[in-house]
Amino acid sequence: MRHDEIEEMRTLPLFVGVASTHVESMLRASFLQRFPAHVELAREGDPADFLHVIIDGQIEMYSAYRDRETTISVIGPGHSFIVAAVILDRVYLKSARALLPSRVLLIPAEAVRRSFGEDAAFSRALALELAGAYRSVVRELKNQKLRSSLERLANWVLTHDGESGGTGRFELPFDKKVLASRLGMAPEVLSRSIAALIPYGVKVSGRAVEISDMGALTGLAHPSPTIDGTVS
Amino acid sequence: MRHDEIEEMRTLPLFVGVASTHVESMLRASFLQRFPAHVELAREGDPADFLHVIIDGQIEMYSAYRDRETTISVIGPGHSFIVAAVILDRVYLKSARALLPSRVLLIPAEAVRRSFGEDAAFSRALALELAGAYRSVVRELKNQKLRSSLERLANWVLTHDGESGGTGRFELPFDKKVLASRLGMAPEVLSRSIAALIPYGVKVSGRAVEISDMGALTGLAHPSPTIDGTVS
DNA sequence: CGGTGCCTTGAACTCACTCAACGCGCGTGG
DNA sequence: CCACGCGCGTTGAGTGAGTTCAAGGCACCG
Repeated sequence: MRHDEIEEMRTLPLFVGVASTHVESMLRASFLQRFPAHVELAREGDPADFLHVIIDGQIEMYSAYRDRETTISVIGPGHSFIVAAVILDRVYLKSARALLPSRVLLIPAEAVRRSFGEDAAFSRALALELAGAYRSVVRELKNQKLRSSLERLANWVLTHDGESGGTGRFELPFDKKVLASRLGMAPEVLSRSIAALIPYGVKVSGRAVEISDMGALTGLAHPSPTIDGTVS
Repeated sequence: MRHDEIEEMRTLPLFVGVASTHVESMLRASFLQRFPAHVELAREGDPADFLHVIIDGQIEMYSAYRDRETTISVIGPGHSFIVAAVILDRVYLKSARALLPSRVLLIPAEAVRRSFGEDAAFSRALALELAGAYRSVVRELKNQKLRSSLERLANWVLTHDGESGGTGRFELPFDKKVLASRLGMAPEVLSRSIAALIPYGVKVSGRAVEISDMGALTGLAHPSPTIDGTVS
């Protein structure tokens, strides 16, 4: 890594309050790597070699079983992944692939565990990160077990609109195929579910989404603070 | 709490390596409470007042949405719950009820957060606890999204047998109704799925389960280390 | 112009849910 | 001691949500 890059990485939320010697030692051992789209960054079942932090781009976390595959989450700049596997020194539970060309900071697991053991601020930061991640997955599990696919879509539209300014207009951040998998349904079902939202004032053409009747959509979606809550 | 009880609590895995002054201050503020069966200990949406540690008994973590309800997990002695909500100072995402008469240690959230901020060993213990919990939920999410209900049951039988000694015989740890909800299916579906396991050498009568053809069952279940792995 | 990939649409099918009835074991009260 | 009610589980039948397979439309890109 170049000097200016190291300086850039220092400001990562993961590192706030952490002794600069520890930040330094982790960053010195790290790589800032570029990945083209469609490339696999990590494979489930492999030992956790690196803590990954997305600098820019977009990464899909997914998992396969038999001949099936599902996406667990899609994450962007600022997010780190496989924290849990790294500090427990276990194998990855998910695979990761780049959906867009991405820059990712790779911090060797060994260095992370050392700092985790020596620096209280860092272990606290990781604990908070993990607590937030834990709650996100719990929400997602409830989303899957308690809602129909139409409800999941309606709520996704609602929260995604909220996250992108609440203007009632936004662009899908990735392909519909990926969205379908993220929401836990076949692509065909997503198509039909999108069509089923028309009576509720949601128009989707290409990647453009437009909500014209927020009340009707909310009535269908029944958003819940303990499932959709935007703040961890 | 009585003196001998405090001594008993000191040895909790959550407290290993933690400065005894901090353990002391948390325990002094805590309650060791008994709950009869069927009683609700926490309700989702409420602010996190206490970190709960099960001393003995059995607690069901569940969640409701609209007119539906699902159980997230069933946990026993030694396990703590709602760690994440406590250290983030947020609301509970799940409700908890006692399935059996239970004793639970209630540590005030405020005291936990103070020790978390001051004691490095404690924050590390919590981070590791959270990392393990995170991985469990990720496994469960994959279990739900990637497997059919028959596969989920087959794998549950397999791992539960493994956890209870791998003898091929064990007792269901709770009602079938709860198991069905835990596995994400209606009670009727569990009944039929149990019947569907007979050709694979699984006999269930009442709460007694007997596996006579481990190979056949394993062939059906296709257990995967990244879903069923018993060590976090 | 003719691919190729993404999405949509249609139709058949499957898995799981719902509703309803029934059996069974158990505890309660007559 | 028996009758009854109740909770739990099973079984059956009908329905519905979601999957799968197949074909077709459409935009983008050579």
